[in-house]
Formats: sequence, structure tokens, C-alpha cells
Amino acid sequence: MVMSVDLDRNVVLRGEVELVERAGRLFSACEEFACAATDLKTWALPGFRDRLVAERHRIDPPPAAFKLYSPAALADEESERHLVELARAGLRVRICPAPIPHETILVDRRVAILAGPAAGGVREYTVVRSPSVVKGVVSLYWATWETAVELAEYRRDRPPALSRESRRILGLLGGGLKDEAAARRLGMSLRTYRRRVAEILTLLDADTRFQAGIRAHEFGLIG
Amino acid sequence: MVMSVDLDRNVVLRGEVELVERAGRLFSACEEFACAATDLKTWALPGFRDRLVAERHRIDPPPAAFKLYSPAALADEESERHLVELARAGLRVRICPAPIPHETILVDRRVAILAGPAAGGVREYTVVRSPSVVKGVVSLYWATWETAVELAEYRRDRPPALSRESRRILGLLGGGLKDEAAARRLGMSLRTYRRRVAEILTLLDADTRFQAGIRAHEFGLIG
DNA sequence: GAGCCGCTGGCAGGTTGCTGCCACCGGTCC
DNA sequence: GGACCGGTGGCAGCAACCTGCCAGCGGCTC
Repeated sequence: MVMSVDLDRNVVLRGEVELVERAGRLFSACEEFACAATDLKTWALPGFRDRLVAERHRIDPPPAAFKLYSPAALADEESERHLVELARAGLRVRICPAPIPHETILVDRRVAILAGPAAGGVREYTVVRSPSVVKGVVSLYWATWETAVELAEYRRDRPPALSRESRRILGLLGGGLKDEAAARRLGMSLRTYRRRVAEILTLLDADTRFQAGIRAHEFGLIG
Repeated sequence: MVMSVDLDRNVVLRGEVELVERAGRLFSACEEFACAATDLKTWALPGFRDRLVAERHRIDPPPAAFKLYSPAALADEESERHLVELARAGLRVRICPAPIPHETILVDRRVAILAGPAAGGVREYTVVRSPSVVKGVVSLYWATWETAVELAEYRRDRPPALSRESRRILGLLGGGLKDEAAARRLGMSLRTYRRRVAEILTLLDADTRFQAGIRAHEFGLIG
């Protein structure tokens, strides 16, 4: 299926659903994918991200992916963990100290998608193909990228944002409780408890529980 | 076998061997055993302590044991671990800030054994049964005991004295290495490595490795 | 209701960590 | 030499921990 496209005509898509339908193909079949956003709530479409990540596995070589976020993307535990997992999966993630006003996506440096404000609950996405416009956006993007700091480096010195529950778990771990006792104390299953612990280890960049203990204390998450 | 004893005659024993032969029976068949010493090198007789501890298990109820040491008894890792294990076995252990000049042993508040200085490499032990003398020594002992501080409390805020090797192991643990990798790195067997780790956990009063990580960092044994 | 989604918890099969037991080795003392 | 002692390392059995898989459940949308 080949579409002829007027390069100078911007296309406006309304809502994430339409975006995925019309431009989703672009994302999975590209060599370079770059995006910028303030936080992770932007792509709220359920399951969409997972599908994209899953597709990365099937493509060889996987597209180079660059993700630029403001610090707000690490505001809560879940978002932060998600970023860490992205980085672990091979995506490049950087944090830009300045807030990022508009969400931006760049595909192969040829197509730009700019997100507008929500109009009546539905956000608008403008797909730009005009070479000169895209070129400008691209150069801006990379300039910002350069000044931003690598996720790992950004996270190195600051404690992860942990939920109340996670802090509670840290307390139990610090108390020397075995998993079974701790799970019982929290009224959850052993399986779930261990899921939580594994998530915390991920957030602490720890390979072993010993290391996690150090990190947790380092960050003042214990006493 | 019943011996008649002149209560006012002190008996002088030369060397630990003689002490054990003549007075060893007292230690195992008593209700209360109290001793004071500067460090753990006093009873250097190989295997003797182990035998005493083993006997405690067989006696019901085990004799109440009180051990009073100067801080020098925690000067090295091995001594400190030994004290911790004694305490864990149910013996009362306290640390007296003042140095303890003479080693003293009290059995059932009826017999006192006072160690003298080494004469030509062999130490002399004076066994005292004279009631008034024993009484005086006993009251002195308990006065000192009262002013001394419980081992656990004393250890609470100060890091254990770790050998170079133990600190090295802490480093590897902190690096997130699995036991096998760490053991290989140190050129020792898996079994021995785990022995070392277990010993360190004991010194850190940790039930789990996570807790040990916290403690180690707390004591500044990591960075 | 049907379908989808995220979360949960059981299960199974794995790895890692823990420890008692014992044989072995080098050193020391008689 | 022989006996003993402390330290080591292999082994075995167990406890603890880790994870992929999947069924089930409540919530949500259509």
C-alpha cells in the first residue's frame, strides 16, 4: 500500500487512537525514533507501549530510540521504574532539567509529530513532513538532547520516589524479616511481595539484596 | 571422690594445663560462673573453651555465666565474633571501660581464682576458698559488673573491627557479585567464602544480607 | 454482555544462599 | 613418629529467593 503524500500539508490527528491508527506503522518500521515529553502520562493509550516494546524485539536491528523527558517523568515510582526498564532494554533515555512544553516525536529525522494541547479532552497531534520544518525541529531536538543528562547519571545521586508501600517493605527488609513473614505482615501473597521487592531492587539499581540494602541506606530510605 | 580442703589455704597452680586439671571440674559442675579479663587471649589452652561450651549444652539447667571484659576484647574480628557467639549462647557478657588488671574467676560465689603475672612464660593461678576473701572479691566483681555495659549495647554504635579480608568481601558484596564470582576473585572456595560472609553477618548482627548491607553502610564500612 | 486491561496469586522449576558433616592438610607439641 | 588442633574445601540437603507462566478477578469501555 503506497500513499502519495503532500509534503507541505500538515495532517492533524485527534486523539491517541487516531494517532496510533494512522501513524503507528511509522513507529514500528523505522530506524530511528526520538521523542520528548514532560512525563509518561502522554501516551496513555492502554497497552500501546507494551506492544511497541514487544515489536522492538522482533525487529533486527531494533530501531535506535531516544527519549527525552523532564524530571517530572520520575515523579512517581511506577514511571521511574518504567524509564529504568526502557533504558535497560537498550533505549537511550535522558532527562532535561527544563520543562518540555510540547510533546514531540521524530521518526527517522523525516517526520515530526507535535502534540498540541487537549481540546475538549482530546489531544491533537500534528504530523509534519515539510523538510525544512522537520529539519528545524530535529536540530532543536538534538540541541536539547545534548544539554540533557543521561538517565543513569541523573538518578545516581537522588533517591527514587518510592510509594508508601515500598517504603514499608524496605522497613521490613531492614528488620531482617524473611519474605514469608513480611508478606504475611502486609497481607499479600508471597508472589506479590517478591514482585514488589524485585521492583524495588530495579529502582535501586541493585543486583543483589545486599547491594539494595546499601543503596537504600545510602539514600536515607531506611532509618 | 571427696577431697577435704583447708579453706584458709590458698592453692597456687602453675600454667593453664594444671588449672584445667585441678579446677576444670569446678567449671562444668557449678550453678554460677563469673569471670573477668582484659581480652580473650587469657585462656589460650587449645580447645578448652570449646569443650566447656559443649558441656553447657549437656547440663540442665546450664550454669549462669557472666563474663566481664575490657574493650580490648573486641580489638580484633575473631575475638569480637567469639564474644557475640557467647552472648548468643546465653552467657551474659559486659564490657567495662576500665582495664581489668587481673583475670578473675568466681565459681558459685564460693571459690575465686585470681591470675597472677606470667612467671617465665607460665602464669600462676591462685585458688582462694577463704570465705571472707572470696566475699570481698565477689562484691568487688559485682560492683564492677554493675557499672559495665551490656555487650549488645556497647556494640550498637560502633563498627566491628574487620580484617582486611572481610572488608574486601564487603566490597565484593557491595558490588553485587554472586558468591561464586566473589569466591573466584578471592581465590578461595565457595564454602570458605560463605563461611566468611556468615561470620560477617554475625558481626553485623544481621539476619539477612539485606540487613547486613544496611548495617555495613551505616558503619561506614562500604564507600 | 463481550472484550480488554491491569493486577494478583498459585505453581513450577530454576538459581542462589546457608550449614552440618567429614576428610584432608599443614603446623605444633610431646 | 603420633596425637592433636585449626583451617579448608567438597558434598549434600535444605532454606531462601527469583521468575515465567497462566488462570482468575474487578474495573473499564463499547
